[in-house]
Amino acid sequence: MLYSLEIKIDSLWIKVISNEEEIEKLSLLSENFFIEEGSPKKRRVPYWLRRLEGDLRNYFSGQRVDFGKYPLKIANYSVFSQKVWREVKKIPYGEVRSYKWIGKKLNTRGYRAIGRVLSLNPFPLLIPCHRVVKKNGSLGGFSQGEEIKKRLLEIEGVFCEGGIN
DNA sequence: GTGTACCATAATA
DNA sequence: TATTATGGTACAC
Repeated sequence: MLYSLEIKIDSLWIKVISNEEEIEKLSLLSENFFIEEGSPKKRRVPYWLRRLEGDLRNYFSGQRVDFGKYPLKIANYSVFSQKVWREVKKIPYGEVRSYKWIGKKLNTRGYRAIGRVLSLNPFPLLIPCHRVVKKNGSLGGFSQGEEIKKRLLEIEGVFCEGGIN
């Protein structure tokens, strides 16, 4: 049994797919890219997933929210991907790291491979790939669109001019 | 700005 | 199975 939770928060659509105990996917979409019309569908979802809706709303209203407690289904992805995502999950709210920093943790210099894996992140926000930026302080890419990445970092109060570690 | 080293995946042969 | 193409990078010019 799969559950789907659809939420609209100002110009953003968020769609979460879960099974009984794990989140399987989260999509983050700008309004213009959302294909279906109308308002979010109301369905019965597991209680812990309903809590996520509240957390998401709090997050976008500027509260400090830790999404780390939600169980994510990542076991079916490659070992390398899981390592990258696990490391990224540890980055605290309001802080950023560089792609190189992740590489150091994983003992690899395949920085582009890391970016590639992050671009395939099935759980934006929950795995905070928006907190991974280029070493020179510029944002780097974001699969859901650079505007969203910028906005997420602004919400968290992050400014990284001048480069980071 | 350009070139090159870097490494996981997907696409292609 | 082997080869190439493609990146959400980094670093030295």
